[in-house]
Amino acid sequence: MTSRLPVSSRLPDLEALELLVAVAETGSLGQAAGRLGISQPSASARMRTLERRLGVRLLDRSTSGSRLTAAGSVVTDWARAVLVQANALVEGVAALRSRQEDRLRVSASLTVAEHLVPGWLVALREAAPGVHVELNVTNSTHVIERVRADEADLGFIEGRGAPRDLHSRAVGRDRLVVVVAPGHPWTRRRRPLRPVELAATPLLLREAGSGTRETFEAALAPYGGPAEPALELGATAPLRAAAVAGSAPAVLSALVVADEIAAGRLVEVPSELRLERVLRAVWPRGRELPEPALHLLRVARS
Amino acid sequence: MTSRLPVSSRLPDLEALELLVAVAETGSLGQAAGRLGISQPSASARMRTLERRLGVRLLDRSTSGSRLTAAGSVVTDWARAVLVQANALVEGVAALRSRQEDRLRVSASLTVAEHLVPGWLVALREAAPGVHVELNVTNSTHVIERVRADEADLGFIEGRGAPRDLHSRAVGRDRLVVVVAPGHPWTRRRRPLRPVELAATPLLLREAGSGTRETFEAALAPYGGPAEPALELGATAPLRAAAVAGSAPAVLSALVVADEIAAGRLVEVPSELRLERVLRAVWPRGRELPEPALHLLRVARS
DNA sequence: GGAGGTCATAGGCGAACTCTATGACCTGCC
DNA sequence: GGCAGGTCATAGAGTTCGCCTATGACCTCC
Repeated sequence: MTSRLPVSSRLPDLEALELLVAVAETGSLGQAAGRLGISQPSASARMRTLERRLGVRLLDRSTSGSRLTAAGSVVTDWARAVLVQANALVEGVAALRSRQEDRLRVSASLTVAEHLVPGWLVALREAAPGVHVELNVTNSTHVIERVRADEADLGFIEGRGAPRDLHSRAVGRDRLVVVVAPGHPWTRRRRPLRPVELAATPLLLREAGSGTRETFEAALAPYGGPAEPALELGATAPLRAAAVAGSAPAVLSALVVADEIAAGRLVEVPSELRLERVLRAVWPRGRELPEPALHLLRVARS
Repeated sequence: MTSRLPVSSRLPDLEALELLVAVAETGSLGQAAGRLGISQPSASARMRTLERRLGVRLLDRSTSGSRLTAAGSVVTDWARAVLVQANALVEGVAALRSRQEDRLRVSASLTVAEHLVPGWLVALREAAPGVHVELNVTNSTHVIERVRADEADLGFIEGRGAPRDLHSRAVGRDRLVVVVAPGHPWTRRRRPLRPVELAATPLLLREAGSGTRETFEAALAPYGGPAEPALELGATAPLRAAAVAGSAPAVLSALVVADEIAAGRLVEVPSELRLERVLRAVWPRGRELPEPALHLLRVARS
């Protein structure tokens, strides 16, 4: 979806971008090379191929150092944005893989794991490099079970009041939106969807037990609950894909469909139903939260 | 800064991530390979090395296709986030390089160009693939000059009312924040900075003529204007670097320092001064905005 | 004028990737 | 039951690409 047409041929490689940022910050190809652990000629060649591939001069090389051109400066900032995401991915993967001692076991709902956890991990690495996070991803119901069963030190859930037997604290909020493919009749509506309309329409929904689903059901309960779903899936990506393909209207987190909406592949349908939900951290009562967990919680709340 | 410790060794390559997304969407290695224009064995090998490099199994391969594992599903969404940024970079670079016929000449201030324009370009490519954007990046003052001189069809500026002789429309807002390095005395303050304190302190500032600088000066004018800057630079990146290094407090766009604040490399100091500013599109009066420009404006406002 | 910094070039080596060709396996249809 | 069409994996060959070391040219500052 993200890559309808392969950008392949002109896709820069991440290490080149990392090098560019290093050059920008050190002011010298040689020093940047040192920082990445490669030789100066390699760095020189790499920057040259990057420039050739992008078709833009990025550096003013002089015998007393290298400075960014105006274009280079802008590109460097874009490169930073790419690297932020790439680092988040790497941290996230490390957490998925981790089977460490000295570990912090985190269980997070899908939405939280996909959109917030990676950023937290990057920040946590800066703030407390010693902490190794072991990340488990499921739905909100299961997150709570794991925290209760002491299979996780800290959980992150969506869309429900925290259970009484657990501590909890809000760490953010999210909004559910109704989206349809561009051609759908709902895109031509003049007035917001009424809840009864929504309740009567077969929709694309996440599976029962997911935070997204529960929030939605709770909101529609006064209007006769949602109709039988048109399709029910355990992950957001295929759901989103089905919505883009025009199968039916979908109800998804705003976080999840932000890109698609921006790109015009999905259209948000205004609705009278207020579908905000709070994202919360949860942990066991009666016992102090371990030190690493406190760190993560602090990061998540900021 | 973004890459204090080189992630190099385990940094995946973007084409592998693109392949992962393609596999997720097609459900088959072979089809995914076709989409990227490589052979099926190459795709197979690439996915294998990606899995090996990340240390996580991403695919359940079967003789009837390949499905994502639970971990793979999450990683794929993270990969999408990386690719969104990478695409934005590629589009932005294309715009910087462009010397096309059938072009739309855009001039944007640094903050807007760095943080908003790339996303708009990606969306624009989906909505109106025929439009070729030629991007010029300067400060707000110069943007206005270029629009007046008909060197740009559309301009984007920050932090000032639009000049009378141009049309304008708000496309977003930004906030200026005061940031210091973690050790700075201001991090231990109990009460927000008063404007007179800020006005009396030498700061790290953008150059005169930049939107950031003008907003700040206007806000401090009633209090005797800002003191002589500690350092004055024409780009945000080195300014940010200087702030991280602890040279002096800096005043920068919240967009620009969001990552550093999240990672604990900079600390925001609460201030009584309200430093919001509006980001606006501007274009010449008396003449219809050309069709491609309307497209971009529509994208930018959504 | 030397010392220490910058970057570029040349040559050789090695690894990594690609492709084509093939085989094994499953599913579904006839 | 067996064939057709899809899946993925393996093998081997060729080539490209990128790396490193060694060197040279140049600038700046002392």
